[in-house]
Amino acid sequence: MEVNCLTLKDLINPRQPRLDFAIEDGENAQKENIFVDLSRMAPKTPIKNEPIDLSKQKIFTPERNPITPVKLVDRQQAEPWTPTANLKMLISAASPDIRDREKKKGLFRPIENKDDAFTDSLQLDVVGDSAVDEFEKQRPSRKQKSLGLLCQKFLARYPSYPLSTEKTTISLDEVAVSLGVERRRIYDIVNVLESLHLVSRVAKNQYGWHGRHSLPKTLRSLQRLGEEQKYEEQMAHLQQKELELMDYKLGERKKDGCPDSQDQQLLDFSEPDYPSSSANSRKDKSLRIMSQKFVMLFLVSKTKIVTLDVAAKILIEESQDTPDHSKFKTKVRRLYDIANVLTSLALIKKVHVTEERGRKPAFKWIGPVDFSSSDEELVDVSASVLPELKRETYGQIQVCAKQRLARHGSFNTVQASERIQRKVNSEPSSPYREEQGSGGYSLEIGSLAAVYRQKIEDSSQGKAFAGKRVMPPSSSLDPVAPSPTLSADSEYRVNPLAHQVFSVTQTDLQSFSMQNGLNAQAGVSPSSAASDGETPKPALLTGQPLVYVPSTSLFMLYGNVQEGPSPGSGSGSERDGGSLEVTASEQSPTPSVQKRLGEERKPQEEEPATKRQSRDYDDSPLALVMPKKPSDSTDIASPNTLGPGGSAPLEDIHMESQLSAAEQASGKASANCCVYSEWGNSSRDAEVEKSSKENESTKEPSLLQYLYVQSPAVTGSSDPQEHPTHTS
DNA sequence: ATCTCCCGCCACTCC
DNA sequence: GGAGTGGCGGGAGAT
Repeated sequence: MEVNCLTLKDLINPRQPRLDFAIEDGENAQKENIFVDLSRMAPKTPIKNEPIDLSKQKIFTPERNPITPVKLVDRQQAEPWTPTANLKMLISAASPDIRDREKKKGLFRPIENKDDAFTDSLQLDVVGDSAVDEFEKQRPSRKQKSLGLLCQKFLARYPSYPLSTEKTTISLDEVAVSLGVERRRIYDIVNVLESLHLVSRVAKNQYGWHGRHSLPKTLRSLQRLGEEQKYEEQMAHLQQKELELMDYKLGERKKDGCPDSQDQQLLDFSEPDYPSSSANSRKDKSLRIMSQKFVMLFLVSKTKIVTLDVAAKILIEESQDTPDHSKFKTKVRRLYDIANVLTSLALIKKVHVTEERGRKPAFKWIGPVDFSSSDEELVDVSASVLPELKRETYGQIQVCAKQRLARHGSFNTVQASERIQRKVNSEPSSPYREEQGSGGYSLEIGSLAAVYRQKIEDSSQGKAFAGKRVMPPSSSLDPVAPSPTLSADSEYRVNPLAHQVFSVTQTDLQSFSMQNGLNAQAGVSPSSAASDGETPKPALLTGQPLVYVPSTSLFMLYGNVQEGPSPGSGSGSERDGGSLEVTASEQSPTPSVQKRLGEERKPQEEEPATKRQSRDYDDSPLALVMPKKPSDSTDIASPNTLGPGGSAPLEDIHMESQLSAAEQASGKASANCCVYSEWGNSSRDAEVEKSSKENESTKEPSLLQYLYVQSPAVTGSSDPQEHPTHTS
């Protein structure tokens, strides 16, 4: 809701409180979480200790614009007084257990809200129904309590790019109090942040805040590690399996149970290898490691889209865990936790991949891709960052992966490596499109026939992403671009077969970019490249969810997934990856996105309704994905390729270049938007901007790949503005 | 019904 | 033995 408004506003006003927007959008789109405005909190430098203040802030302060009211209420509500609460109480009367629970809750709340909450709540009761309603409204929904929001709040407290001189220490207790949550939750956040080196543990209850300065390095390191581990291959493998299964099913044989076999294979692979060095201490399972691995999957993925199930399977394998279903579930839960934090960091966004079977939750990397540029310390970072991973993963995992791959005819590690190299060499610019896609992926996928379609539905956000990606500059426009980051939901529909292809292709693409950059810098692991190998080009097409439209406007494609292949879309791509459909429904909050999406996006993420709409669009008519044009590809490629060269500067440059390129390519119409936001912090615009830029830069490439064009016919929902906006 | 994921128990570590 | 950490999964809100 607000988002929409915001978006528009944003377009108009570059910076508004993107905080709110961003967050909300994101949340809305993606999850429930609402996000908090970083901005308000952001300013806070180090930490604050005032629990009280915090509580107040939450409630009263401007911190959370959107939330504010709600939160206040929530806490206040403290359930007890709301109708619901009453029911609970009644129930609890009957059940001691429940009663206890309630008590506990009450205790907690106070912490958050403090006593005030109670009093308030009481007052509210007195007030009457209206009060109740308010409470209910405000009642802190789960979203409000979400880890993502919490993380945003957390991040808002610290500068994204703190001065080297200033060192901020974080007191877990203080933070927990100030944010009104249990310390346990803070650990969840800190562990993920630590995995990216945004923070480091200094002492008990003490963490040091580093900010995003080293993020590029860390990502680079992770990328390399991921390549070494051949996560691409693993993902492709899993996808193939899935596809195969699907095929069977389609064919008629359904194997629901089948999965096991597949899974087992994976597991098997992993297990043997993993004697694991390090013990299996808790650390091995740590959220920290999972987080890094999860990030690696994105960095290695061509499409940059990772489904939770695939990620969970890979992680399980590595951990040697047995294929247990329960473990899978647990892993997925953890991944959600990690994803929430990463989302608040604006590194990923939630999307959905729709396979023939159904939709699968997935996340798309929207963070920097070219960080490769900053070569410098790749090694260092990795070392520092992932010592554990390195040890474990490297050795073990790699081995496993290789073995696994080896087992599967489809994967040839060697080839992969070669491929990769090739890609690197050749790919830089045009590659993607080359049809190879079909051929290339065929390698692995080959068998699969398929066509995968991905549909991207971004609810609003998804769109935003696309937009963002596509349109680089615009994003910048949006100051906050907040929403985009968080919000987007998109769906990618993929055919199983396509999937495989995808994986390959996507990876290729990414690998490309990455490799290019990376390779230049550091040796890229062949493995990653390997997967890509030839495919890359096609991959791009296929992989990309969105189609890029040459210049001019975007086309809306209707038709669904199947259509994907539709002629219109890029020829080659279709095959490969099958066409992807992107629904453009992006929830994206960002204006730019909207622009692009224009019609599609109309709905704004904010409201479910809008989302729904978007989805609908997606579902039904979606924009088809068009194969990228060479030009675009080049654009895209360029960024990636460019990567190597400049690191930081690159970003800016990229952005611009991309923008220009994008504009050229897309014409403006499609423009994506861009920018987005930063991660979450609202407070420092500058920082945010930077981050956004980074993101954009990274994103851009990808974006470029996908362009959505909306047909004029489409709605024109609010878009009009959009077009002009960024593109111009 | 499924997807998300909050919540907090409780095991493990460390001091 | 207590405090700090954080794995884990039940179960409930959101879709």
